[in-house]
Amino acid sequence: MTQAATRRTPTLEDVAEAAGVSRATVSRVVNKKGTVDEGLRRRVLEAIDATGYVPNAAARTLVNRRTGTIALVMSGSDGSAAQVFADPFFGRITGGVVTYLRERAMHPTLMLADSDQARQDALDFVRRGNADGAILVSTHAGDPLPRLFVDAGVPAVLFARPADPVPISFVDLDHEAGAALAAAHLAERGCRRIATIAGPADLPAAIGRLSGFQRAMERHGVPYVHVARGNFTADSGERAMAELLAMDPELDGVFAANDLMAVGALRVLRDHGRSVPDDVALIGFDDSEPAQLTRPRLTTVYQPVEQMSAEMGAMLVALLADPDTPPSSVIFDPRLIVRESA
Amino acid sequence: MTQAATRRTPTLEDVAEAAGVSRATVSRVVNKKGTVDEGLRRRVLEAIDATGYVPNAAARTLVNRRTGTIALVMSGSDGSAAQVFADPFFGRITGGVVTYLRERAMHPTLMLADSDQARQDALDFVRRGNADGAILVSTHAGDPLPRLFVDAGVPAVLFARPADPVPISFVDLDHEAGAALAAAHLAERGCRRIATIAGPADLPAAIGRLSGFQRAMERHGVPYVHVARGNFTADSGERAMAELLAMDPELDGVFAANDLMAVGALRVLRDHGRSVPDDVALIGFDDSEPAQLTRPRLTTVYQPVEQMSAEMGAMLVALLADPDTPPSSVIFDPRLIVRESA
DNA sequence: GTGAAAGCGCTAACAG
DNA sequence: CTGTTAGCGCTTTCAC
Repeated sequence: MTQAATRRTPTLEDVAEAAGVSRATVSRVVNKKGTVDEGLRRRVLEAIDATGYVPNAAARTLVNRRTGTIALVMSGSDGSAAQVFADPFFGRITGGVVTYLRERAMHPTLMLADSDQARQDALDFVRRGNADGAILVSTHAGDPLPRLFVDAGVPAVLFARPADPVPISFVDLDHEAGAALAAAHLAERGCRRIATIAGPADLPAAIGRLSGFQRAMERHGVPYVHVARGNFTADSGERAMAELLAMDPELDGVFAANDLMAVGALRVLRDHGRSVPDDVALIGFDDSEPAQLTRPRLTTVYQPVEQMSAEMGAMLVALLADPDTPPSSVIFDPRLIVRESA
Repeated sequence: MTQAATRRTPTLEDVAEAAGVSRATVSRVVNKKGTVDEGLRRRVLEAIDATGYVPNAAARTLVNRRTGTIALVMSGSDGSAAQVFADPFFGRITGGVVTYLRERAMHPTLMLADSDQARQDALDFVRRGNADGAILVSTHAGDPLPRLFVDAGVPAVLFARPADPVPISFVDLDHEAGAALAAAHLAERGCRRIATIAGPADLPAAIGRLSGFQRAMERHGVPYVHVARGNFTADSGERAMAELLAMDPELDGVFAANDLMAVGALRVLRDHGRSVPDDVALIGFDDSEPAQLTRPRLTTVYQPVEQMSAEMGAMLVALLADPDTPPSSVIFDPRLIVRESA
């Protein structure tokens, strides 16, 4: 407990001296490696306590080639920092990643890749050994990020299947299945005049949700559904819903490709005097925070983001342990959360 | 461009050899420090390119005592990881911090301090030199985190004034002023039967908003306002609003201490047949995402979280540059965002 | 079981 | 302007 002179932060050397042993021995007890006589061990522990010793991470990393840090790279379309972090998705992924990593004494460093420069910075960050590997969250199409990391031979895993094929491990949701869940629920309610608010046409997730919905509706005897596009924001959901209402004022069922757009749709539905779910049944996707904030609460397709994030962590850890691990993918099953809107 | 043998990642030494100069010279051109003959500089640059050299962060840190990383510690009440990250606040702070740091080639490592163990881990992370300092986001009362860091002599700054006095720099909002803005707006609209949904009684921010609101209403000739407590969640806002309505069914103005509670209040107001803002005017606090998702959109008190985060970054950078910088605080001014709910 | 010694890759005086 | 020389603090064979 006695503090050593406050001069300089104590090193292994100091502890060794205080305990009357060699640096190697101190290292062994600190890292619980090898075998050390119990008596000595005790003496060393006391010396550590007395000196207030704390291992130096940089020195350790220099020899171990491990930092215990991984880069969590959020890939935003060029420019928008605020946008990325405002997305409720971001929080869920982050939470999942942190929760998984912390149990392994690892930590994520947050990086935003929203420009060529930023992408390069993120890559260099890992290459310089600031992090052992990277978790890439790429939600927009044609993102050069995955390719960049793979080509550089940097250990990385991905959230969401890449738009262009890249040999990298990733997790994703079975978007078709999720959309099919929504379709089945709508059909079951007896909805026959169906519309959907789709996401960006170049985003694999949006594509899957749209095609999955159309196909499933077909199976349920509804060969045609009205389609309007949004960009996953509430405002775009409003616009799309207005379009849809114009196309067919008698609509009785709507599937939005994410919750935020569903929230927007809900607003214009109400403004147009439609009661939800009585006149029009509405289903969202994601089960994000906003879904529970609306009135009626949103029936929506749950995406196990936290689990998916943990799986990414596991994939990366495996890749770090054996760099030759071949790429793999894990596709998660969605679940329909029935609340009030459908 | 030619890749060196893929054996081992190239070091300064390799570059020096390839360029026919000493390590020191290479170091100088890499770090743009000192002066190097233009001819040599060019040769070195070519060698770097040829070898594919990337500086090793650990080695650098070992001598520089700087990592370029700061710990962004989110302090949650014990247990709830998901909760913390789901809060829209988290995203805004993170965005602000990332934006500020990245321009200085710095990066935040995310840590969750929701238990004694986790707090200790966060502290050790910085003490081991994994990070140069810490930004502490402490939103709950009696949080031991600030004290812990200060006592350990670790450079740290804080979001929100600590409940118990601790010598540490922090940013905060002028909560009283924000509440006064809301009060003035309500008074101006002619509201006379006023209520407020307050936050946790032990949280400085909540205390300030409540007392500020009460005092301001008094000045506007309304000596008494009904008070119900929530815990900053939408559900608690619902409960509180129900209580308030029971206390005084003729209410015509409500101030909620945050947007989430306002969202909850909005729901029960609607359920009880009150039209907002015509029957009851409602004002929230924070101007978070949900405020814009409701219908009517929430009139709310804007908190410049991104700026506040940047200021924390600046405070920490200053502290890192000169550890003797005395603690300081910067209190930001709120702004009333008038939308539709009041 | 324990110590001595050789680095890990880089920076920073200090000479030249 | 450039090279030489010490380390930064730790881990890890390899002897003893």
